[in-house]
Parts: sequence; structure tokens; C-alpha cells
Amino acid sequence: MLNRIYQWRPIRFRLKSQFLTPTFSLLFTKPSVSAANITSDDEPSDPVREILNKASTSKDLFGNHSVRTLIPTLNSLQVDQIIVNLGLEDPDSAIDFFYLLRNEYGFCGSRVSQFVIGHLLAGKRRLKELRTVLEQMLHEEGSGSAPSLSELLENRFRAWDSNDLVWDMLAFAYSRSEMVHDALFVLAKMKYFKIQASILTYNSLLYNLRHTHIMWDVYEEIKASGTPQSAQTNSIVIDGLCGQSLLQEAVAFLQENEGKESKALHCFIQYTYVKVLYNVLIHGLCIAGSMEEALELTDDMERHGVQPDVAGNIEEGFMLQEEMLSQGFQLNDIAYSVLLSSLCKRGQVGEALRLLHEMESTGLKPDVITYSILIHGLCKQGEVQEAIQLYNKMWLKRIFPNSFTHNAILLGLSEKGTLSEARMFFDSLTKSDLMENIVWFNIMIYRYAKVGKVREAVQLYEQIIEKGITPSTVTFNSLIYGFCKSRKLAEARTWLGMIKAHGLVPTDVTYTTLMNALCEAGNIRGMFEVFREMEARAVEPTNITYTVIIKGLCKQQRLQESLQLLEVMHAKGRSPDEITYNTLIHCFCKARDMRKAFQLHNEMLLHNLQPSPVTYNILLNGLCVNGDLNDADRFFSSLQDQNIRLTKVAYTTLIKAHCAKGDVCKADTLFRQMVEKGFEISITDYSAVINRLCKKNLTIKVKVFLHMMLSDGISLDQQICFVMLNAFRRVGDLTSEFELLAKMIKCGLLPD
DNA sequence: ATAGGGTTAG
Repeated sequence: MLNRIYQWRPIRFRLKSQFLTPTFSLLFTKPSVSAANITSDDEPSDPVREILNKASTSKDLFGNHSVRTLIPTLNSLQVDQIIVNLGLEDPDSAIDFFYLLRNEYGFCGSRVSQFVIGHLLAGKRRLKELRTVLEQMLHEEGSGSAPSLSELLENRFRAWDSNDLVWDMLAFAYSRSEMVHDALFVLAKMKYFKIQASILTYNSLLYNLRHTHIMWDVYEEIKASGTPQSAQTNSIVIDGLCGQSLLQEAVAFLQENEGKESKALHCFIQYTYVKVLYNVLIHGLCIAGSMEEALELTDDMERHGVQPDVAGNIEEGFMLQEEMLSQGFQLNDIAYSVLLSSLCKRGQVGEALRLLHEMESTGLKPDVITYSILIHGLCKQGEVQEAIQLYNKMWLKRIFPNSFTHNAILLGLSEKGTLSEARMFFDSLTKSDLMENIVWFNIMIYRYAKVGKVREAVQLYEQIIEKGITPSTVTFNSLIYGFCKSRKLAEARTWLGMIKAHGLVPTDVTYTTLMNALCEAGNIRGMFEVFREMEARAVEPTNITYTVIIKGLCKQQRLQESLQLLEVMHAKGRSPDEITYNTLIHCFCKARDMRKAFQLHNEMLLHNLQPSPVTYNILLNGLCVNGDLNDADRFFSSLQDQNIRLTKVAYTTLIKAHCAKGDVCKADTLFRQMVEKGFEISITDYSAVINRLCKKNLTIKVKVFLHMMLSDGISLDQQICFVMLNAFRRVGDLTSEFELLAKMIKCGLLPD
């Protein structure tokens, strides 16, 4: 049967010269297999006889000086003669002689010598060495060599002890070397000679062929040959079927061949669940229109060796899942974790929590990993309180959090909670007996830096040094960021030096942070100096670095150069993102070039970049400031018509413009729209409108907005009250003035 | 077999 599978292409017998290293000035020029035409009966030539004589008289053949001097003069034929003769008398000497030639003279022996040694090793059950010798031979011969090697084995070694073992090992070695056709050929020969192949050889072949239909031929062959199967055999078949997306076949195979506790089943369940999950997610993303994410996920899937289904097989996936559940197949805890982690990555934490409960109700025990995945997911979604509840729950269950868990919580607290909350948790971590983690410090230092508390940041740095913890480049980057935020650029540069002093390397982030600060300070020359140092140190600029430079160029009105840099980015594959474009669009708006601004917006779409809400805010503001307000209105409406996501800023931008330019009715309408959309309205938003109305003495409208604001439950502040009082006074509206004064007294904004 | 983390640009 196996012969049928593989039709041999004509074999070209390859002449291979074998070389001793040139220092020994001897070439073996005989083709490898034809060199085999010797037997132990051939009359040995002189050096051969001499060495063999020495061997029979001396125990230590290779310590013998005259043997040593003879070796470099031997040719391939003579080596074969020695090994064959030694092998008959004293196998150990033959093996030692072979290793000596190989290790000290770089000579591997002819195929005959290798097979002789192979048989001797097989006889001594030194199977690993046997495999190595054969693998080396196959490595030298390459694929397609099975017929010639088989022929040699067949003609010259048929009667040798351990010949069966060598055949089997030859097939195994071919299979392991991924020369599958050769392995099949050897197997076919073995079958012809009625030599039983071992299950190891079969499994290896099965594994190599598991993604082809030939797998079944091998499988049938195993069954027919009566070779006892190993536990691995079925797992390989299942793995292969899953890899070929033949899930129904896999189920059928399991039902026929496996109990419910088997390894093959586990292999299957995990595979299927991951696959079903991926497909459901991809399907969902396609429907939601996030093709990019869907494609990303498909890549991810293929990287994990899972073939995605063509769209439409999702239903099948679900049915399969149900079928499996109805048959009493159970997910194990790890399969649940895989599922949970994928859901969390997609932001479907609620779904993940539901699964956690399902898991618990089926009697499975979530472990520290399960909990960490969930806690991390919750923190990423900003649901830190939920995460902390879960964290407490795992303590109650005596499942102890590890560094994964702690980092997630600290990061969540520092992002969503208050700084002092994060600090309390940080202190509790550093006070406990845990191994201290530089990442905890980095998180806190960055947070302090961000809010301008450089002193606290530096104190933490000093703690790091006192405790003997090694700071990372990120530590210094965050400190530099802090000094930049506090506009202490000279000190920021000092810390750049600290990186080097600690034997660390400044990164793109280091340089970009500094460059941005210099740019903000208007020191474009300084920015370019840092950029030159970055280049000199061969630190690759990122798209962020380029964006900063573009910002700098724009500041100096070097708009053409900034556009050129945009091209450079495209050319270098450092693709500009929406922030790059926003920066540029902002610059062109400022330069009152709305045409170019919109052209850049279109270019974004061409490059498949989704303009962000910020992009629209910039463009809207540009239209409000530079153009006709009607243009701004039209643009705004068209965005609304296309259901494009807008932020509150889009509304307030337009509202402010209408207030300032006098169309208060329009402003009023927009304001109500904004409220209806459910945006949270603050005193700043009301103040922005009221301020502008007061400036124009439109006190009637001021009273409308004041009323709206109070009924919205927003309390007054002193500043806006004085603005209104002045306006009421200017227009002579005494009643309103006194009413407002009374309100202020009530709120404690004025001493009565 | 199952998990991740800190820093830069509008």
C-alpha cells in the first residue's frame, strides 16, 4: 500500500567526494556506495594489514604512534576494510576507531563503514548513537537517497544481527529529518522483507503527514501491521484532523477510538474551542465593520496554527460546541482560561465573568491564572472596583495573587483611581515580603511625573537605589518626562546622562520625550540637536519622533518641509498615524489654509486611517475661525448624517462660535442637542456660553442658560456670577442683578 | 497547555 502512495522519481546517483581536511593531504574520491564493494575476504592492503596487526597485539590501538602516522594515509576503501575487519573481531575497537576518525580527522566514513558501525551500535543497543550516525548519513546524502541506501542495506547487511533494528532506525531517521518520501520507501522495503516497524517510526511519520490525506494510509498500515499503538497515535490523528479543519471527522474518530478521559480528547477540545471562539469573534467583527481587527485576529489565529473557516461556518462551530456539550464533554480549566483571556482581550469582560461563574458551577477550580486574566481585563476596562472585589475573593479562597495580579491592580488604580489610592496599594506591596518589582516603581514614578510631582517621583527613584533594585530605562524615561512636564529641561538632560551612567541605553522614547519638550518650549534648534544625537547613536526614530519633528517644523511655519517629512515617513515605512495627520491639519488650519487641511483629511482616508473625533474638532474649529460659519454648520451636519462619532468638544466648538458671532438661537439649539445626546455638561460649558453672551450684553439669553444650568443641578461659581452681575448692571436689569445676588448669598458665594 | 506590565506625539 505504501508503495502505491509514493511513486519514485528517477534517482540520480549522486557522486560525492569525501574529504579529509586538507592538512592531511589526502582525498577520498570514491563514490560513497560503490566504495562498498569490499568484503572482509578481500586481500587487505599494506597499511590496513599493519593497523589490523597492531590492533590484535595492542590493547590501546590509538595511543600507538605508528597507527597515528598511518591514519592520514588511508583512503576510503582502506578505512572500510579496517572497520569491517575490526568489527568482526572486536566491535568496541571498531566503534572507537570510527569515532576517532570522525572526531579527530573530520572523516565520517563511507556508507559501508557507517552501516557497519550502525549495526554494531544496534547490537549493543546504543540506539541514540545509532540514530546520530544514520542522521548524519542522511544529512550528507539528502532526500531521494532511500533507494541507494536501501539497496546497500539489502545487499550487504541482510544477514547481519540487528539488521531489523537498523532498517527501522533508518526509516525513523528519514522521518525525523522530514524526508518523508524516503521514509515511506524504506517502510515499503521493510514490509517486503517482513520487518516490523516500531510505533515510534509510525508515529513520527504520522505526525509528518498529519495535514495530508496520506495520514490515513499510515494509520491503516499501523492497524494492519498489528503494531501496538501508543497513546500518542490517536492524538496525532486528532491533531491532524483539526489542522485540516475536519472537525466532524475528528468527532467521529474520537467516538470510535477514545474514552472520555483521553489525551486525544483534550487535544481536540482545546483546539475546537479556540477555533469556535476565534470564528465567532471574527464573524462579530466583520458584522461590526471592523475588518482590520478581524484580519488581525485571523493572522493571530494562523500564527497559532488554527485555520480560520471561510465566513459562514460559524453556525457549524456553534453546533459542534453544543453537540460536544450534549455528549457530556467537559471543558477543562485551561480551556476555560483560553476562552476567558480571548474574551478579555476583546473587552467582553462581562461575558468573561459569566464564564467564570459557569466554570465554578461545573465544579472546576479557577486558579491564580484565571483570576489574573479577569482582574487584568477588568482593570483595562476601567472597572477597578470590580477587579479589587475579585482580588479579595481570591484571597478568601486561598488563591494567592502573584506579580501578574499585582501589576494589573496597580496599573488599574493608577489609571482610573486617584493617585493616593494607587500609592496606598503600592506601599502595601512594597511593605510586604514580596520580591520588589521595578515595574511597580515605574508605574508610580510615571504617575507622579504626569501630574507634575517631580519631587515625589525622585523620592521613589532614591528608594529604588537605596533598596538595591536595578532601575530600567523606563524608570529614567518617566523621570525625564516629569522634568519636561515641569519645564526643567536642563535637569531632564542631566537624567539622560544618568541612563548612560547606569550602563543602560537611551531609547526612542527617551529622545522623543526630550525632543517634544524642546519643541514645546520653542527651541527647535535644540530639538534637532537631540535628534542628531539620536541618529548618531543609531536609535531608530519612530512615527512619534517624526510627528514631534513635524510639529516643530510647523511651529516655524516650515509647512512645505513638514509635508516632505510626511512623505519620508511613508517611504520609510514609519507610517504616519492619525495623530501625525491631526498635527499637520492643525498647522494648516492655523495657517488659514483650509483647502490643504481638508486635502490632508482625504489623504487619511486614502491611507485607510480613520480620522478620530479630534480630527473633526480641529477641522470644525478651523472652519469656525477661518471661514464662514455656514461651512462649519454644513460640515457638522454631514458628520452627524454619516453617524460619525463626535465628542462634546465638537458641539462646544460650534456653540461658542455661534455665541460669539451672534446667532444665539443656533447656539441654543445645539446646546440642547448636546444635552440630549447624554454628554455630561459641566460648569465650564455653561460658562463658555454665558461669558460670550455677557460680552454681547445678551442678558435675556443669559437668563435662559442660567436657568437651564440651575435646573441641571450645576452650582454656580464666583467667577461666572460676577460676569453676569456686571452684564445685568450694564443693561440696567436691576431685578436680575438682585435675584442673582440673593442666590449667591444662599450658596455662600457672597458674605451677607 | 492557560496570563502581562511601565515610558513618548494631537
